[in-house]
Amino acid sequence: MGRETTLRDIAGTLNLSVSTVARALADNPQISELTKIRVRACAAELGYVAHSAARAMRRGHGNLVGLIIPDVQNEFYGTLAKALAQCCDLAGYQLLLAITEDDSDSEERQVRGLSEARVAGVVIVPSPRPHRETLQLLERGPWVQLIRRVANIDAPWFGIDEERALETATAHLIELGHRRIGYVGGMLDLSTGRSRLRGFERAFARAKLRVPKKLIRVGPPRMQFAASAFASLWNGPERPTAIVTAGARLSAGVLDMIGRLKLDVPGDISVVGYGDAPWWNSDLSTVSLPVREIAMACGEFLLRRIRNNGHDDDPVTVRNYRAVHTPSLILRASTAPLDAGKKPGKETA
Amino acid sequence: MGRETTLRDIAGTLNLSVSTVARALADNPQISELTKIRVRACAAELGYVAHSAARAMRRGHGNLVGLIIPDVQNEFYGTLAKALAQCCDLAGYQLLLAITEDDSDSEERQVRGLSEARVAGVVIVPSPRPHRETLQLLERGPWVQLIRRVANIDAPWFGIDEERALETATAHLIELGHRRIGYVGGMLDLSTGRSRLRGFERAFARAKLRVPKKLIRVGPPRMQFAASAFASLWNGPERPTAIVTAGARLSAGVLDMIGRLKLDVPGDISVVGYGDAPWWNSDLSTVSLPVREIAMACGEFLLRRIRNNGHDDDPVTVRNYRAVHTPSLILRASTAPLDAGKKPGKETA
DNA sequence: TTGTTTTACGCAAACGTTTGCGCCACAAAT
DNA sequence: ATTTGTGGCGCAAACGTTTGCGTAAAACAA
Repeated sequence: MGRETTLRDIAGTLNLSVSTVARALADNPQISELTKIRVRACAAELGYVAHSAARAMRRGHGNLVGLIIPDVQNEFYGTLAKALAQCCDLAGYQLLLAITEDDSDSEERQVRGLSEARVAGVVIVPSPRPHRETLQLLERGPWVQLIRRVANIDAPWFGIDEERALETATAHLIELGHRRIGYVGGMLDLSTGRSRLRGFERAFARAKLRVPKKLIRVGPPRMQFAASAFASLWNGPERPTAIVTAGARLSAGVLDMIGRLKLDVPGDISVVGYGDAPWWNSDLSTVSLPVREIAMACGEFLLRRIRNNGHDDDPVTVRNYRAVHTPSLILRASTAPLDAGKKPGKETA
Repeated sequence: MGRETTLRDIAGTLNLSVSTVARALADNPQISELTKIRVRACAAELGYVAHSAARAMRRGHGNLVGLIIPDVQNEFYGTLAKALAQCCDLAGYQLLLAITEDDSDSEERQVRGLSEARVAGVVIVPSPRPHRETLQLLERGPWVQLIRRVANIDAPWFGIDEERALETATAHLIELGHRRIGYVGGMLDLSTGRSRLRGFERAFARAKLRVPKKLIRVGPPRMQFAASAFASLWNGPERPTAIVTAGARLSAGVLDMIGRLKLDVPGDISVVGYGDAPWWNSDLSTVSLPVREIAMACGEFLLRRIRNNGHDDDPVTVRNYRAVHTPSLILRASTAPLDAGKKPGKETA
């Protein structure tokens, strides 16, 4: 394998100068049509491929965009990644992917890496507690927070009104007459975890009811936790008549345990889920999240800022930008009024 | 925002030459310890961040690795992406992600983009029929095929013995006495789709049985297709007693339809799935795929080739490298012998 | 003292582009 | 026959690093 073809090689072959070749390929009007054709032909002939790093250095900015997420294996973040990749592709940018595993140290390494790559901008789903240095590095260019957001930081944020979402879900159950409503949700060190639980609690407050604190279970967003959490609720002293799950995987875990316990939904228990998943075509009533839409909006916002290159319309407005998407409750067949829940034939515990 | 800090700025501040600063930061032994300390301090002070594009240009190679997959939203590819991202991270490389949607034109654009970014290597899950130019571009650097592979192309491949996997699954059902076994699988324009169906057929051939061609359904890898395919099988003239699904989402679709039809597994029908999914903790017997392991092996292989920089141990061996992982059948509770399948009364133990 | 090695640093070229400026030739206007 | 205009192209600098080579001063051996 010989060296790579450069502009010089083309110039040499055609007895032209490097600058003329560059301009020809850029379709610069001050180059004659004939020359452009010859240059293009020669470039194709020699298999010329532009060197974007060199171009980026000369121009002072590249075409890379960084995406930092906790875990692309998770279908939720996978959806975000895909949407952003398409955004970037449309705008001629490329996506540099970084995984943090929700570890602040890893996060910092990743952010540093992206800074060194001179990304034009960054979309990040921040870890629970990012380092101060991490934020400083992010400030080197335009960046946008997605889904989660860092406390006390002024930077644009695209997210979901999680509090409202869970309030809606819970209120629906309350309206159906349920009072002993269980909650299975994510840990509270994440802003999302806190918001969701607040929504759950607010629904009770609005209805002037006391929050069934004994029926609240928070833990890692994994099926296994949800399954055992539900089992402990079901076998506990105050058996719930309905349950709210605050995450797709948690919903799956709860439903799995419900299946293992041979319970009937909604006969024995009503369930409202949170989020969507392509793998449950089933009858779960759920709060549907416009994940893709949020990601697209986020990507377009960032790309617009990149193109504006610093001189935004109004810096203050931009820094405080908040795009809050409100999810909608989709009712299927997993909830029923409390009274109708009494199983007609069989026994109740 | 002022200009970015460069080596020159540090050199200027400390009255040193640019080269000395560069060497100091690279921990070059020919620089005194005192100077190194001063340089490092000054770099931190000024917020210096290395410019990897410039470095890459000078050194002739960067630290980017390209990953091209059909759809990162799919949890299967998400798993691949995560494993490779971690591989790269460990080796000091960064991952450039490209999504093709299985479209050859998009694929070519992506590959061209990666070439322009001068990626050190590429991992690709090829589209069904890549363009010739796409392959030429890939040849500019080391590349590895993952999962799928392009026909008649000599390039390393990391994949799964899909044929054997489905043969094992099918053979298991045959041993249990099943004969009318349905097959729900992916389309045949993908090499994986063809292999899986061959495995299904080979199991019958080995058992000297005729293949139940009427019970074969192939289509897009989506839940909805699988659900309707199963329904058509169940309501067809030759109702199957067992079924093999050739994909995670297809398994989900079949199970969903089984649930809607209120069928009992394995009482009414035995099911063997293909692949794993974090969202089925259930009792599905399945052929388990070491997805993460394959991806890691693939990544490490590529990175080793990158480090060898062309002069591999043996070029021919490398070009023909095939890493075939054989998945294992995991038996749970979704299969039963044909006779025992006859429902013994109501069976509500 | 002189000669030799070692230590620590500076000079400058090179990587592949892009782009402001200048130059030459040829055509049109005076 | 001069000026003016203009279309088409080349020169060279710059982007931020890395690295081979050169060279002073300091340390050592004679």
